[in-house]
Amino acid sequence: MKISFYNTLTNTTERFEPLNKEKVTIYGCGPTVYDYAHIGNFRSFLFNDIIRRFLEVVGHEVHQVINITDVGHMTDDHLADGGGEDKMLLAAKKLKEAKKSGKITAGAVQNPDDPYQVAAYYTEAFLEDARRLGMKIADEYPQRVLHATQNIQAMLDLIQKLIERGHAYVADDGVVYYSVESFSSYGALSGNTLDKLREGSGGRVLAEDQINKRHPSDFMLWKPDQSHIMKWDSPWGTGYPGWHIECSAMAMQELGETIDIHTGGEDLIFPHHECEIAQSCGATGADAFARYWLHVRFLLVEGEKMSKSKGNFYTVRDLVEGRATGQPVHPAVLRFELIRSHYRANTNFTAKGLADSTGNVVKLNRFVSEVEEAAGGVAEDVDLSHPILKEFTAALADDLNIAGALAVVLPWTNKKAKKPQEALGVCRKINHVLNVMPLQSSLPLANLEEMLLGDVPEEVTGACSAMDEARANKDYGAADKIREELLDEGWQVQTTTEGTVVQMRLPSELQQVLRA
RNA sequence: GGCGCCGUAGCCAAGUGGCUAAGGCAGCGGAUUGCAAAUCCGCCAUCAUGAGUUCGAAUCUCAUCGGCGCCUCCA
Repeated sequence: MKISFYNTLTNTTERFEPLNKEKVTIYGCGPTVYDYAHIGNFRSFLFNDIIRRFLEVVGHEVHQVINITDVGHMTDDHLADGGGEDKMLLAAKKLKEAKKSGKITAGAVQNPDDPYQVAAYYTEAFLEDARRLGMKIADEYPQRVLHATQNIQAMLDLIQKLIERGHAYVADDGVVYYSVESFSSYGALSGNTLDKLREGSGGRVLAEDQINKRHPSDFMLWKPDQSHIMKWDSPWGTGYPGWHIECSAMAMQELGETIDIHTGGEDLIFPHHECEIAQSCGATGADAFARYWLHVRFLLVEGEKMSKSKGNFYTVRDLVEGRATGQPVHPAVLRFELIRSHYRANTNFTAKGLADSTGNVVKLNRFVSEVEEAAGGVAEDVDLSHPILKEFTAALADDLNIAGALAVVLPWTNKKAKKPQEALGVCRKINHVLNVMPLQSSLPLANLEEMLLGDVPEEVTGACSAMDEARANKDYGAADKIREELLDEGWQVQTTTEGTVVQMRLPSELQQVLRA
């Protein structure tokens, strides 16, 4: 199968050929654990999950690794003096407040002053959200999900190598910097070559921050700092590692000097990934660190960039637990909403989109359960030559064209399957990638339809009976009045031969959008 | 100022030189229904603008307008 990806390194869509056909290596930049990850973060993480699942379905074995940044970097780490506040201290402060106000359970973090406990708390939260959304890697933890703080030695070794090879130096202030001038292809990924950086810095690089560096773009590898809340011994003094070094160190340690695919949000192209390349290739002398660099564009919320000040900063738990829209959003719906559009286009997270996704996910799940029943639960073993799977995988093989892939699946599920056992086999394969029909998770999840229905209050079942009675008496005026009332409350009402039933109830925010 | 991405129907979103421009939501018409809902059948775009290349372009080139990202912590 011909697979192609848009490679940021070359700005072209390239044919994908793994280095080793037996095992494709993927590294994804994971979360920082100073706070809950938001749905924009998860769009990026889910993208990594989809690539992996797709490659598996077309027959590759995949070795996927992500990192967890739990080193307490400074808010202004980019400055030479590593100024600003320690992110881990900020997180601790916030956790204490949350504990006081009862937002988190008191036992969750015993001592918020212990940075490792803070990190552990948010790591657990991340993993829980990831499992809810059906991310495979979360179930492999602690394998393949690497903590920066547990791999300091690998970073020290890498820094040592960089110094030996003349790519790094110890400055007058004792900080170890990477010398960008020592790496001739610096800027190849982002286009920010050194000459352009110098011209285009727009006066934002302050001279006093640069005083100890040989070049303004030199970045920190190790900072000796006794006062830092998390610190480790090193040949360059007790301190902490720079932001970029962990990914280079852990990716190479786990996956080898050159990996196949590296993913992350578009904002990581520069400086993070540019620096990773400089560090990794500088240390190994290899031509490439990652052969394919794939970057996900940002998620907007109702057309705006997500930010805490705008109040449109959503976490998975806010949505799933109903705090964002007034009623719980099923994880399968959220997963679908976050994966349904192309990774290289801005996607707009909206209430309307959630409603659309709800409809689609319900539809897919109904289809699968009908097929399952008709097939007696027996799935035929189908291969990718099946017309639906052929088109489905062909769309995904074309730079992960998920919208195109869905356009194959959705119309197919409109018709009753002629050969249920074969269809079930097809569904299983499709679901290996989509994982929404149903969503398979190691966490217990609410049944989608039951959740949409919620607990039907007695008034509502009573109203249904009253409506049946009115209809039996041909008092249609009264029956219609009851129906109107139920519809107003957001219930979808259906009259069947067995009587009136309510079918589902969308979150109130979605109802408003749909009525508008 | 530099480096990139993008602009397809009311909304979301495929299509990357050539049959009648996918699919979903909404809408409309029909079947069905006491009326609805659900379901089923059918309908619904000349592709931001302008110029060019070509036998032929939404697809390539240039320009213009508009949106977005990065260049500073950020998925």
